[in-house]
Amino acid sequence: MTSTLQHFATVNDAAAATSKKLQKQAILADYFRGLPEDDLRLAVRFAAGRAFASTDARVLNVGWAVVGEAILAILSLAPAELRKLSIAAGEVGEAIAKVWETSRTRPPPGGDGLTLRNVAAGFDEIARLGMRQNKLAAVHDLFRHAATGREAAYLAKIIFGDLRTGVQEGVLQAAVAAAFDAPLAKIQRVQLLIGDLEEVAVLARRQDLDSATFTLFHPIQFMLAAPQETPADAAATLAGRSFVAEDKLDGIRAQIHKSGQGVAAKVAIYTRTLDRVDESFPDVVRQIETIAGDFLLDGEIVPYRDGQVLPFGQLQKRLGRKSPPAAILRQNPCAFIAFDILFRDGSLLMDEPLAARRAQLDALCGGTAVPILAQVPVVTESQITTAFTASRDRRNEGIILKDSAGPYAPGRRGGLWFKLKTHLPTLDCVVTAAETGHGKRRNSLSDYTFAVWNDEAANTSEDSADGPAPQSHWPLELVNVGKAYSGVTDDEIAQLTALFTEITTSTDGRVRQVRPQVVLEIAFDQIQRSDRHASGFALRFPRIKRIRWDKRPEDADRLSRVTELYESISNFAKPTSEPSPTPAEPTLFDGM
DNA sequence: AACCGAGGGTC
DNA sequence: GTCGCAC
DNA sequence: GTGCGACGACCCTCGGTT
Repeated sequence: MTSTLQHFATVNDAAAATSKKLQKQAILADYFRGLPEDDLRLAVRFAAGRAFASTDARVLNVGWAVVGEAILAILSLAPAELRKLSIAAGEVGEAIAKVWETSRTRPPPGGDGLTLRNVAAGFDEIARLGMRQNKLAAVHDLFRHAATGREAAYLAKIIFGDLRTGVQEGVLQAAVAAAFDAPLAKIQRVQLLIGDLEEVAVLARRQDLDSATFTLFHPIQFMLAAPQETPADAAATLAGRSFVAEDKLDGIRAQIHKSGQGVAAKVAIYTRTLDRVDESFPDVVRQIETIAGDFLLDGEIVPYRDGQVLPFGQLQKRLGRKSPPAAILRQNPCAFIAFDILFRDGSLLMDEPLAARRAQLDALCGGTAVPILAQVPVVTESQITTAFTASRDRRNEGIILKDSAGPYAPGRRGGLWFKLKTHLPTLDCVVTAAETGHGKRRNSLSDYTFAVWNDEAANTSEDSADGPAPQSHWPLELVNVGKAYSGVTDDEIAQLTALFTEITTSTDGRVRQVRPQVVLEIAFDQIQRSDRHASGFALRFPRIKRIRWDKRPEDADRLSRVTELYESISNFAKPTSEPSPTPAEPTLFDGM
């Protein structure tokens, strides 16, 4: 008996219906337990919202345009109608589910709906075909076989990679463990070794989890750091235990696997989402190939020239490039800075304490083309503060604190590693526009565009002297500097939604212009020059610190203050003005 | 040939 | 990356 | 502590339009 998409949909609907994780797990576990191997693979894969296994590099490469067209060819529905339904439902899948059986122009061929295998075969086809028309035909073919609204909904959800069932990796692992009576820790361990949860599920079903062994070129989840607000908080968290501090580099986290020598050398670079990016970084591949042996390193790829780490912006031109032209490679050189080693010449080192891994790293990379990030021991608040300010003075993002006795805990955030970032002062901004959200925010105005007063245009236009800026006078113009949603509670969103609805001056699609009235205190990490907003600046990681009900719009900040913050020492996003006069920082790297 | 928007990845 | 919410 | 969902700016690629 093969498993149907309808059954899959029913189970996932049940999981979505409860907010309790244990219940979600139990529902999925029951389902998984009843499936044969092939369907089990697909069920785990689709429940994770993936069309393909995580170690499968293929992608569907279809989006709203193609899926929408395919759906409109099946339903007697106007495009505008579909759009409206999607906004109301927060998602295409749920939008079409409601009208699927009543609006379709002809019944599904065969009438029995789809099996999981049909779906997988359809995805193979979509990925294989080039050209929009061909992909459209394959998508259409899949949807027209969907007999029920729930089937169609889940097809769309999987294609868009988002089931919205509140089930992600964590819940799935627990469900697999429960389904086949395996300890959760064992499931997690095996997934770490072999990569794909669907294969782990198959091994668990065969009661054969012990057969899994680590092999290179299967990326491992990254160990993450939990945020700390201040050195004092961090010191309290460490509670006298002995940690080491490293500079937090502003690049991209990278895991590098390497085997073989010379022409047989093989290098793979994985990012935090476990995607391969070797093609974008040929210079890093060459750098790694100079090191002998088989190994797995963890570290950061940074823009790098003459021993100096450059601002993150330099790196962005490299990201996503399939084959960077020579000019880009020359203008934006990159390098890998190592800070951990997880595997070396047949030995898995993840369970060794950091200090031992560090010794292995020194032995492998010391004195080579791969720099090793320096560590300093820290216990007290003042030691942490010293490390932090030293990092900031080197124009780095802050520090990472690591338990030197701790193992490498893949995917974990708490307990062993902490991060402390530099931050700039906050800005008080005036909201100029509000936007409706998506998904669970579909009924709120949850996204706010905000501005500061432009006191600079006034000055330059009517003042020729370059002495201190004269007192600016009203009316000043508001210029947008950014957008933010995060930082406000559900209650505050409800309150703001009501208010912005009242003071809307015009509406364009999901965006409403609003009368300048509400002042938000905005926190952020960095300021960049940008032409996205009228101010000429954009904020990195903007978040709403609080709503300043006590402030009037006139009390908000001026553009000149934004410019000042942009120029300030903590704003390391600013391009380096000079080809730095100081040579390589002596304390940033070890072993060179 | 130049431009634009969607999609997908980095932080 | 950020944050709030639910567990 | 942990997992999840809803969001920011930036930059790339790709396909369709002008």
